[in-house]
Amino acid sequence: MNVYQSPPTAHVVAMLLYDGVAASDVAGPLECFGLANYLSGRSLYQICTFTLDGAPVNAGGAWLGLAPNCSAEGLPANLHTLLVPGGPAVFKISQDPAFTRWLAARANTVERIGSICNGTFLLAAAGLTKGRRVATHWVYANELARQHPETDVDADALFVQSGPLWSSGGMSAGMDLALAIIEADFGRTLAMEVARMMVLYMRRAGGQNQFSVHLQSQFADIPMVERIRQIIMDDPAGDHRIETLAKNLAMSERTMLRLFKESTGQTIGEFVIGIRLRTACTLLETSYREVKEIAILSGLGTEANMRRTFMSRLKVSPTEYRDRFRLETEGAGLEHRQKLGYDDHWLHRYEVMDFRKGGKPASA
DNA sequence: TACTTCATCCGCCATA
DNA sequence: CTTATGGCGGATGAAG
Repeated sequence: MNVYQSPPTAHVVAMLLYDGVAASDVAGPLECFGLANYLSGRSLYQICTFTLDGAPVNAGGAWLGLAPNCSAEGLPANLHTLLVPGGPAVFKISQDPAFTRWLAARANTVERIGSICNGTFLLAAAGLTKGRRVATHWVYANELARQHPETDVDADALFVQSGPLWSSGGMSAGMDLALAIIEADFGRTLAMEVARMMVLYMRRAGGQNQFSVHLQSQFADIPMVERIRQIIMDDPAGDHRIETLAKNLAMSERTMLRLFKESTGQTIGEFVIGIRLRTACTLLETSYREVKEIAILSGLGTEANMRRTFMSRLKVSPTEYRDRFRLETEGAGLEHRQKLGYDDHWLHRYEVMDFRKGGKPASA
């Protein structure tokens, strides 16, 4: 099969697939490269996916099959960038000597190697991260540092470049990594165009609204509406009354309101509450802080107000929300998961997503 | 729960 | 004349 029909100037980018890979780690970054081609109208990147033996695999919990373009032997000699995604199966695969040996050898023959999320564990297992600074999903940062003391783990970074080695944080940070690579290869303008397309897409999907610092700075000088969004997302608990917002942006309230509504279909007030609500949800899920404290931190102000907002928007009280989350993640399913050999954190993540999507409606 | 107070936001219209 | 701006006032609904 001939996957590589672009001009010889194009960078060949290959994404490794394996059974139990995280689908978004694979698709997100590749979409970025694909958009770079599309938006530039040129074949800047030749994109391909491969498995070691060329056979199809299942992603994540086996609800999505992935068919690679080729096997490891089928990869072109001029492979430029090798990408290694994460997934629930990472910890199993990193024990496989055949795999790590292959990875260590192949890494020597490429210009650039990148990892997404806990895919960094695979690079580490192949001995590629020794003496280098790397990023990984924040959940795994400590574990990575423990297993590989000679690797410098940055728990906060969205992505880190250390020579030819690029690594990125959790899932969506893989797209930030791809954007950074595009920027390094073909300039900031193109990377920004790709980012804008991706942002639109992510917003529509209603996914998490966490934008990287990287992106924020790039958008800062584009449209007024983006700036308003970022001011609010930077500090959900800040003073974002119309009056102060308008004053800070040096424009009239009326125009600011109208502009925002016209281009987003949402009023500024709605947007502020939406961000605060999401902030509160995240804090409930990821911390043991008291509801009262979370109310303050999220910008919802008081416990009563937070409760009111939760009831009207989510049909669940803050404590109920937290209880359900804990139940789903610490409940009886644990033994079952361990039997399957999956890492807890991964199922934890999947269940968070299931919960948000499915969320049985509350009874009053 | 009922009540007061206040921010939001949109239609309307004058203005640039 | 068209278009974008922005001030005003009141309906609405949220906060306390």
